[in-house]
Amino acid sequence: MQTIQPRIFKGTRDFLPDEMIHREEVQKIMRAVFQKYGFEPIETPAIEYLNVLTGKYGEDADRLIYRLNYKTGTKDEAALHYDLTVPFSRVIAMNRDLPKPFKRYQIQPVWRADTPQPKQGRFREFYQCDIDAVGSKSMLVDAEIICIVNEILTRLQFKNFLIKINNRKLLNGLVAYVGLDSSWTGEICRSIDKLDKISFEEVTEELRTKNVPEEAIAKLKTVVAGGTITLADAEKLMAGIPSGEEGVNELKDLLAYLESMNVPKENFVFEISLARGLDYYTGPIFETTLPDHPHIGSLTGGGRYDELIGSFSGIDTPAVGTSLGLDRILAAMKQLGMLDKAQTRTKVLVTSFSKETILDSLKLASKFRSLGVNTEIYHEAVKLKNQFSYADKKGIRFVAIMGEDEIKNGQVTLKDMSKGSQVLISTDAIEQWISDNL
RNA sequence: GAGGCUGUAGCUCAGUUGGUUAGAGCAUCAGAUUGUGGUUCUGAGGGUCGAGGGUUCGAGACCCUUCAGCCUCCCCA
Repeated sequence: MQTIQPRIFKGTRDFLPDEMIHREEVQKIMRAVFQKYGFEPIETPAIEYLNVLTGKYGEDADRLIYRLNYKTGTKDEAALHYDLTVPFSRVIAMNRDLPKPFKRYQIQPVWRADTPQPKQGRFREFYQCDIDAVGSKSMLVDAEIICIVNEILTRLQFKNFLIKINNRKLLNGLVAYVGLDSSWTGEICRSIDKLDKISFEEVTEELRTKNVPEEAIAKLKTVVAGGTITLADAEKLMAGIPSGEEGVNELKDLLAYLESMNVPKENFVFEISLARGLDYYTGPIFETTLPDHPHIGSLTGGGRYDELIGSFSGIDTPAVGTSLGLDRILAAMKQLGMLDKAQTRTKVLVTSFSKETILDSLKLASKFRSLGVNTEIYHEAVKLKNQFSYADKKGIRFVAIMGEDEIKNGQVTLKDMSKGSQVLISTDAIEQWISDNL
């Protein structure tokens, strides 16, 4: 038979149990917090019509959409979804009778035809965990989303994370302030977004290559070069610029709400240089990074997109949401040593000796399971050594030995693999043993 | 899209100016130990040296082409 070289598609990964157990744990915490705030689960197809996806993310991002070779060139051309926000917006536009406000969570893989960089947590297939709320322009919603991000990262035991907050309207105001028209917004934002990594001098070089006028660069420097300007500073600068004033007022509400919701002050900050790439954002934008580990990339990112749903339905429908990057979060937790070695959830392995004793082994396993203990039975009556070795490699803590001697006396031997000790108890005492040991 | 690095056993890698039958550790399997793992000891299996071509008496090594992977930048989760 011809063998095929086993290989895995670039930028994708297999998740083996030691990793999958942690992925499930993180998702479990996310779901619990989402539900605590009243978000409901939905799921959408991996495949969407291409024209549903294009034109929402911006030119660069559109090129990263995975197109399928299906009815190419027609309106039925198909693609894998690039994120969960745009498909969700389509769902809202198609289900207009949903009670508003509508709040949903959605945990699914997304695909991007990107150059993978695993070390930075960058893949072609990765999981996004999204929450979005539709139907309100109140900053209360934006604050709630950020509050949830804070709660999840805190429950996951992240110590030093920072949720950076800005507003697209304020960025528009900033471009007006430095004397440029709105067509410059994209270029200016992309450049100043890099200020957390490179110096203003380097940003200046970049702006010059983009032919940004020197007066505008000089004026920009007075605002962003010193690093952090406060929201109060921004308010003064934006006086008389409508878009900027609106952005500042929204952020004032938002930050006040966050404080009232007891989000620790050290966990979030206003940062005027935060831009974010996706085109559909219209109001507040936010993103979480680990200041101690800048190479990992953002753990979460989101914002308000009041016009995206309307682009499908024609009906003005405000919305705000965020995406938590499951793979980024796990990459960070791994690099920070926050994950223990877990290969199984099995607590007890029941041994097999022979065809004669196997029925008693089965009964014993059933008893453990009926008492809520995750239990495996070894399927082959091979040497005990091999069965112990299996328990050891998998990290199963207890081995229950049910041999001829034990059966004869109505007993079972229970060995604690972590200590090397074992006890011989009556099968009637199993329930007590479980409450003492598990 | 731009630049750099690396391809040798399942994994991580060594392999001298080009020279006999290409090695090690880990992992796997067997035995020491027929009812007891993780330690130790002994042994075994496992390779078209990424692929194709070239130079040479002789190529894992040198040259050309090509493919794949990794890293950095850009951008993002």
